Amino acid sequence: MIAVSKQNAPSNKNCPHNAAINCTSCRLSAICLPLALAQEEIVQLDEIVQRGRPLQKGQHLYRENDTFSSVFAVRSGSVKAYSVSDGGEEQVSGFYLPGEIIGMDGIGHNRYANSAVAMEVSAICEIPFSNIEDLSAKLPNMQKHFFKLLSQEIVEDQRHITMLSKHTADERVASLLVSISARNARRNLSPLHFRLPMSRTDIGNFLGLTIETVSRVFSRFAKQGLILIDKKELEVLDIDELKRIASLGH
Amino acid sequence: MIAVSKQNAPSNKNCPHNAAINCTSCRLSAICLPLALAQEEIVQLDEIVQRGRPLQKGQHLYRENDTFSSVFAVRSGSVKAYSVSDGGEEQVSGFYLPGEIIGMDGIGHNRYANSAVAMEVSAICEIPFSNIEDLSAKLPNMQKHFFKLLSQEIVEDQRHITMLSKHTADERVASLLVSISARNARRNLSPLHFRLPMSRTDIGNFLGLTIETVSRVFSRFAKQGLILIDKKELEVLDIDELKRIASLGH
DNA sequence: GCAATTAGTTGACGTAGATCAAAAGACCCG
DNA sequence: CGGGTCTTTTGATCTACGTCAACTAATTGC
Repeated sequence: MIAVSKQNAPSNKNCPHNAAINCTSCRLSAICLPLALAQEEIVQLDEIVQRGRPLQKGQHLYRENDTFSSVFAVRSGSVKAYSVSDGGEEQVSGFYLPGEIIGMDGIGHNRYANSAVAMEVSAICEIPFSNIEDLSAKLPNMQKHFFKLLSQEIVEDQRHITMLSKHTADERVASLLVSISARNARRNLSPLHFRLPMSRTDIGNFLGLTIETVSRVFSRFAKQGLILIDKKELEVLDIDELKRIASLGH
Repeated sequence: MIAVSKQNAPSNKNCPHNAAINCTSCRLSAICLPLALAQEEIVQLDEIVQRGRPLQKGQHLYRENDTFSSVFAVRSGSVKAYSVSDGGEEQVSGFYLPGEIIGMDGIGHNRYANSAVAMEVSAICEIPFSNIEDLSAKLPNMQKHFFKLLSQEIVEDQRHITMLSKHTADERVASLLVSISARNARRNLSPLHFRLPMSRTDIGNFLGLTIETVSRVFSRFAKQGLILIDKKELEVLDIDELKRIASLGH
């Protein structure tokens, strides 16, 4: 992820929530840092990144309408972003895994448009946005990186719009599984055997489906030999077929 | 909108497609420029903005996968953004009215993620992105403005996700009408009487509905005395009820 | 100015997924 | 370890919207 704080606290390199003490040594930097950033630029970024204590499951990183101040990088664990509409309905807008940046929806109106909550014990890097702005004015690569990050989130959201607008329940679920698989692969974790950090309720909410439909699709995929699923533990048996389903035209 | 070119071509102030020759005098500047930008900063922006000849209906501004180079401000007319998935299915991702910026999805991967096509004769300002980057490094307000623009598009897309995921056909259509009404009001046009620039097909595609459903909802709204609709000409009779429907919890 | 094409409306019917319901595991806590 | 709560699964039924079809009214082109 972007980085961890400068503090020279004793760090246990074997603990996943404390695996690095700066961006340079963070094994996620390839994901969350611009490839283009030079070593000395990363050091400057390190200066502004703050690392807090790990969040427990259910703890919030920020809440909808809180005054915007920072964006956050997930270092370990996983985070869910959601918003609540007038009618009290919850909409899950995204899941964030290690190396991914959350909170950029707050820039536009100086308030977070979503709440962000840890789905499990998670370590988070906080990057005050005012510092990003200052640094971006000095380092063209940094500015470019954040423009790109924001733009990529737009493209991601638009893909999700297409998913909700044009795809069946099977296609949506397959697409989510393929996405998580690919994001795990990027972190050098197994793309075929992993634990889903989110509940069926969250999956359904994210995909615009009911929990019952999600459950039925999982059962069907299992029966077809595409996956093995035991509660949140997932083994992908036929990733190609899942990809095929995910990209179906409807 | 952002601006028009420096060229001192004779401009007919009464022609809607040629209403201004620079950002300073453009009557859309309040919408498309950062309020925070100082007069002299606007002048610098003027320098980089290019104005081409008006696009005819059906002409493309750019196409999906074209190399990204510029973002565009709609000065008059209206533009539709859409992408085509593997299966050849089209997804309309947005409608852009005067004062609005299009093309920012291209920043992330240096290729446009959508195609953009004029829905009617439209005047467009082109702003090369490399110039925006240079200017943003010099003018903090400019950088802030573009970060905000990108972030606002994220929030907008997420609202759309909620719409598709949680709202009925009536709620979606009401929501679109309220949105267009509000955007017209911002341009000092009538919020209650306007022409829909897009076809029923585009509306349905954007809202994740079939053309038949859109047509039926319009008919129902008309029968309920909420709107008067004749082809693309729309009169809103009960905006409050439309807003109520649009914000329903489902 | 009149076929030909395209856009929109309306109706009858079908279906994917929602809703309702019940039961079986997990998981928590005293 | 045993009762309560929460999550997940599975089945039966319902419904909003899609699909198919027929018609009308614009718009285009010759």
